[in-house]
Amino acid sequence: MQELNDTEQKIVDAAAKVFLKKGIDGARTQTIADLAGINKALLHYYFRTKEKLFDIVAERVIRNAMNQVLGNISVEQDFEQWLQNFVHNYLAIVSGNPMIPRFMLWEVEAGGGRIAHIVKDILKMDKMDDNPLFKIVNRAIEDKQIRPIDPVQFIISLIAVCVAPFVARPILEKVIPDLKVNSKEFIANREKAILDLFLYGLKIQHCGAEDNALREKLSGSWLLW
Amino acid sequence: MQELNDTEQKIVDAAAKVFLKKGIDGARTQTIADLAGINKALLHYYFRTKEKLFDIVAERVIRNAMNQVLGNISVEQDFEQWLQNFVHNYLAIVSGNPMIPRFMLWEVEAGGGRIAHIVKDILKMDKMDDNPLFKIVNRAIEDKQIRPIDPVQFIISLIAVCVAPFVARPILEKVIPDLKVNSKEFIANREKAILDLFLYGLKIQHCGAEDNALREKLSGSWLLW
DNA sequence: GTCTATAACCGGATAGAC
DNA sequence: GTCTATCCGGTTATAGAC
Repeated sequence: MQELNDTEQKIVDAAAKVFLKKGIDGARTQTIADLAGINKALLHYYFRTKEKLFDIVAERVIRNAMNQVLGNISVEQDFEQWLQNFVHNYLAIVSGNPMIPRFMLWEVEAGGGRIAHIVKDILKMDKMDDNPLFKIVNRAIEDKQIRPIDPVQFIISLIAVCVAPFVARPILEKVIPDLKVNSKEFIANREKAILDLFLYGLKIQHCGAEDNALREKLSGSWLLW
Repeated sequence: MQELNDTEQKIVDAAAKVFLKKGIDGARTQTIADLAGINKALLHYYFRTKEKLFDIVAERVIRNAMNQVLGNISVEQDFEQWLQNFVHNYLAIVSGNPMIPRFMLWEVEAGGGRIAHIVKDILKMDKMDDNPLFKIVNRAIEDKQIRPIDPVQFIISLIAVCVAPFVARPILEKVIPDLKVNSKEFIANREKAILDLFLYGLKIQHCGAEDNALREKLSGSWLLW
C-alpha cells in the first residue's frame, strides 16, 4: 500500500469521511477539499480524478478494517472463551467504525464492480478453508464444544448480530426514542445478549441443578433500565 | 397514498428500480425515463423534480415493505410456533425485496433527513408498547416460554440474522464462491439455522433423555452439501 | 506544490411544437 | 399528454500564474 505524503494524507482522510457518508455519487470534491484544508486543483494534482481518489480511499479503508478484524481473531482453544473475545473485539471495532460496513454494502452493489473488485482483491481467499473463522468453528465442532452447525450460517449470524445495531443506528434510534447505540451501556448489553443467544438460545432449559444458577445469570440486567 | 395513472405508475416502477440500486445521487433521470419507456420531459411533467419523484417512490416502497412485514406478524400463542412463522415469512419477504433494507440503511444516513422523516412518518409509534413484536416477546417471557431476555436486543438480533444474507449477498457470494443466497436450498438452510440458534443456541446440551433426539434433529442437513 | 480563474461537461429542468 | 430540442446550473477537471 502506497505511502502518502502529508498533503496526500490530509486529502485521503478528508475523502474517507465524505465518501463513507455520502458515497462516490453524493460526495463533492469541493467538500473534500474544504475538509482537507486545500483546494480542488490540488486534489486533482495528486489524484487526477475523483474516481481514482475513491478507489484509493476505498481500498485503504476496507483493507484497514479487515486487518483490524482479522488481526483480532484469537486462537483460544476454548470456543466459549474465543467467542467472548471475538464478540467483544468486534463490537469495539465496528462501534468505532460504524460507517464502513454500511459503505461496503452500498457501494458493492451501486458501484458496478468498482468496489467489488477491491473486495475481491483483498479477500484473496478462494479457499475458504484458509479463513480462520471457519477453522475455529470446525475445530469446536470436532471437539464437541458445540453441536454440528453449518459454519457458513453461523458466521453470517455472528457478524450480523454484531454489525446490525451500528449499521441500523439511525433507524433504531428513530424507532426507539431513548436508545443510544453508541453508549457504553448499550454496547455492554449487546455483548451480553449476543453471547447468551449463541451459547444458550432463548429457551428456559430444564437441565437439573445448574439450571437455576444459569437462569439467574441470564436474567438480570435488562430489567433494570 | 395517492392513486397513480398508467404513465405515472410506469415511471414510479422504473424509478424504484433505479433508486433502490443507485440511490438518489447515483440515479439518472435519463435511466429512469428509458426504463419506463418515456422521456425525461414527461417525468418532469408528472413529478416536477427528481427529488419529489424520489420522495414519492421512497415512501411507497418503504410503506409497502413495512405493511408486508407487519401484516405477516401472526398472533400465535405459542412462541416457538410464532417464531417459526415469523422467520419463514420474513425470509420470504426480504429475499424477494433484498434491495429495500440496504436502500433504507444507506439513504437514512446519506440523505440528510429526507428519508429519515419518511421513516418517522411511517413509524408513528413513539410508544414502543404498541409494537406487536414487543408484545409477543413480553408475553412469551411472562408465560415462561422463554427466559427473560431484553426484547430490544432480541428483536435487533432477529431482524439482523434474517436480513443479513440478502443485504450482504454481493460480498458473501464473492467471499464464498459457490454460495447462492437466492437459492431455495440456502433460504431453507438459513431458516433452520436461525430457528435452531434462537431456540437452542450452539451448546451441546446435557439434559437427559430427549437430548439425543434433539442433537440428532439439530445435526443433519448442512453436512450433506 | 499550491493557488485562482476558467474551461468542459454532465444532467436536471424547461420551452414550445404537436 | 407526449415529444424534441435546448437551456442553465452545478461539478469535475484543467490552464497557467506564483
